[in-house]
Amino acid sequence: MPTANQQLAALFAQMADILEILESDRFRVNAFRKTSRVLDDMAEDVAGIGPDISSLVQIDGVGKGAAQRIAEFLETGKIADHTQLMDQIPDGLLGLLNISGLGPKTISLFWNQAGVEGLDDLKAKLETGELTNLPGLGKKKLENIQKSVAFAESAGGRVRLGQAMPMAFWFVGQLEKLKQVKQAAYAGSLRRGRETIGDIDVIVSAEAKGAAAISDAFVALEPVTDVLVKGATKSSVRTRGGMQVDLRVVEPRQYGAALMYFTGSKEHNIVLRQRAIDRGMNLNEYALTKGNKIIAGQTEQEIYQVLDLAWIPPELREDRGEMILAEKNELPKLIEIGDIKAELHAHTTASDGHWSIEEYAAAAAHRGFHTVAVTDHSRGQGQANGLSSQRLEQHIKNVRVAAAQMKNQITILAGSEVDILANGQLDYPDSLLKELDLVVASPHAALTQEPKKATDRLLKAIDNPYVTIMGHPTGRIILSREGLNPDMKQLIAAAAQRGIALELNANTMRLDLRDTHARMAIEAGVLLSINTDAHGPDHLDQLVYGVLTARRAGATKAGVINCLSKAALAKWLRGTRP
DNA sequence: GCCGTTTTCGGCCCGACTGTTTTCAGTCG
Repeated sequence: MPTANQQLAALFAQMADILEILESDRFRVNAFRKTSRVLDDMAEDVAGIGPDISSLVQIDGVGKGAAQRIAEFLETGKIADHTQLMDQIPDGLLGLLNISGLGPKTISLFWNQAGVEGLDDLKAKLETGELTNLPGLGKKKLENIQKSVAFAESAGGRVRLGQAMPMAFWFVGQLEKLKQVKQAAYAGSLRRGRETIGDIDVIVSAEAKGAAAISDAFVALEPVTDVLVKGATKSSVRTRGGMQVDLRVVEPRQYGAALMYFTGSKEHNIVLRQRAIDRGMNLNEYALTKGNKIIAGQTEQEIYQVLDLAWIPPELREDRGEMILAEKNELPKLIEIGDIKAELHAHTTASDGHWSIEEYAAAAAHRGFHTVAVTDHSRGQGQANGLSSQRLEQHIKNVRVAAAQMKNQITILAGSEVDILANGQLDYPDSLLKELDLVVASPHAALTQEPKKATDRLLKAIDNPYVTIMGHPTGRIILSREGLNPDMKQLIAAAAQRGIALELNANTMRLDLRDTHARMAIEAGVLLSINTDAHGPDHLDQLVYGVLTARRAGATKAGVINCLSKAALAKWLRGTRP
């Protein structure tokens, strides 16, 4: 069940789409889009604010009109304007907006002049040639639309951060090998560490005369299956995996401006641009200029500096207040991957992992970690070979033996990832939990519970005196399973009260807590625990995704228990238990 | 429709590429 914020965001986005197809004022359309984005980004539940207009208009991007529509939704579950707009166009038209190269103008034209009411109509009429002879649409354009339709049917939009990043590294590496290329980096939502990525943006710098050769080499790379656009400075390709990769070639003196521009976010850029205008300057993807004079452009740092801002880490560039902090030079010193010194959630062959206690501990020690916790599944996870109470007792003994053997290399803690059952009870009795050094309590089943029930369930688990960390609280799987929608505000307050940590599960499938929830937790003073939930050696590498997400939330080293020293972590763990 | 240190009107980011044009509209990012 989507939250009120998500439902409202979808309604406002849909109203914007319809208004655009109906050729309404584009600024009005943008206003609806902004409201949609703000609602989607907002950590606070708008239902909690209630249908009070004067409170709702306090939200940035929500004016009187949007406030009334939100209030209407909160009271009736519907927005009359939305229903009325939906009645004005065939349902199938909205889906056509997802087809690359097809925008509102063309869709409107197809609908009004050729009777296209959806994807099936479009496909049929493209086949029969009924769409030729429409104004402004030649053979080539129709062919491209036909190709895009075929692609849209075979591929699904975004991919996970962890899928896009290795590919981006590969492309950057290939481009760096070209002799014309001076610098290369990926930008876009990937650089900002978003949990899903639409396409990969790569920026390279080179002297102008070398640009053509770079574009040629780029579109000829092995994974490229389609060339969508190829120009002197801008090219776009599709790869075998269906991923789109965009390349921009700029001159070295423009590199910082380009990197900044294409890192985004769009909203962050708009604020920056306005800030430049306020200072009598102009900012675009090539430079910060004053009149005809170039003021800055080679590095991001110098551009921010001229705009009286500290350099803002990409993960914070979402127009969520970072500009104010940068102005006052109060940006947090964000956590870095090297700050992490402990892994507190991992599985071994005792349950569903692929490595022994010793292999796990050795890999962690090799990374420079001082502590690991062995946390195999509890008995309820039958499919994951969860441990019965008897097996857990034996497992604890095995962990103690390994810990003694390896005590000069690393500290090994005996823990468990204990199921939070549907009713909020834990999967082992307290008498057994007491024997462990730490308990990660996580929901695994009944992940479609109503929000209220889910909240009560997780609150009950937090109440258990032996719980140290709440693991992946929503149980979502990115792009695949929505998971629970508990009242995060209540959970965070309870975690703060109890003094336990909330996990930010670093697995690229999970990233749970998500960035906005992690931000709420930090603001409430709750400590985070960034863990990979490793089941085998390569999984520890997923730490980077958890750290990126934590950085998006504004996390510092001080707010993450995995960054504590060995002694401090041991002390903190003891402090959470009776 | 939203917003305000030029605040209740007037502006809202802007450049590259494509395909269709003979100077530009549409789309994308």
